[in-house]
Amino acid sequence: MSRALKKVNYSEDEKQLALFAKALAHPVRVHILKLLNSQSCCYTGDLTELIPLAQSTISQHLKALNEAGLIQGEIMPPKVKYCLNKKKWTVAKDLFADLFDQ
Amino acid sequence: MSRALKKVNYSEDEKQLALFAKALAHPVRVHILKLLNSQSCCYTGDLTELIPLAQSTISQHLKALNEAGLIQGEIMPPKVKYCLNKKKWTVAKDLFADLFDQ
DNA sequence: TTTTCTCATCGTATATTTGCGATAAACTAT
DNA sequence: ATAGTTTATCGCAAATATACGATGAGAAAA
Repeated sequence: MSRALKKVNYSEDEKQLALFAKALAHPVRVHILKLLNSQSCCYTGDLTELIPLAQSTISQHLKALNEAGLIQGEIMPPKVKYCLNKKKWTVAKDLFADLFDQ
Repeated sequence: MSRALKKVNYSEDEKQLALFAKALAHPVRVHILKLLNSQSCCYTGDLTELIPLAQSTISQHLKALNEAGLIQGEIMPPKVKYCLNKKKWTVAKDLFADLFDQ
């Protein structure tokens, strides 16, 4: 209960990095990102064929990646095309690289 | 319940990266790693002075980082000195760099 | 209009994470 | 032995994450 009262102040970078890390904290999301990175873009339908999880589950993972800003969806009725968000991708890359620097 | 039955096979790299990411998925753990990275090593006591969280909570976060292999503790009675695990640190660095390549 | 296709969201069950205080464990020093 | 110091673990409560099937929303095609 004191948990909600505990407001520790971290830097913006630390918070952003933690959010990116959280998005990467499940193998299937890493897998999806690798797929998107290798073949530019993807439809959800393609993913449900490649990954043995329920369509709703994959949609949830895509939502998580989207909310973290790592991917973005483009509506192409009746499908939705997902691509990496190159800008955020670079931000994430730099944050992780900074962390691991020496 | 079918959740436990669903055993999707991811690559070792994907699983390892997800585990590292999970360890980085909380701002306080990112913060701790930055501290350890900047000042070589740290005692838990130092951290409890720098971070406004209960000692038990910090100990739990250290345990998480330790189990992910990112840090290692050296017993120096009555204290424990924590340092980065350089080897694993490099592994993690490379995995993240690979993911974000191009 | 109705059907079909694709994807998102809802509702639910279970597991995991996060925080705390209290207590245990390990070692020193008295 | 006893007391003090430091860190780890336990037990709890609340929040989040993960999976599923069922259902909803939106556009295209019949």
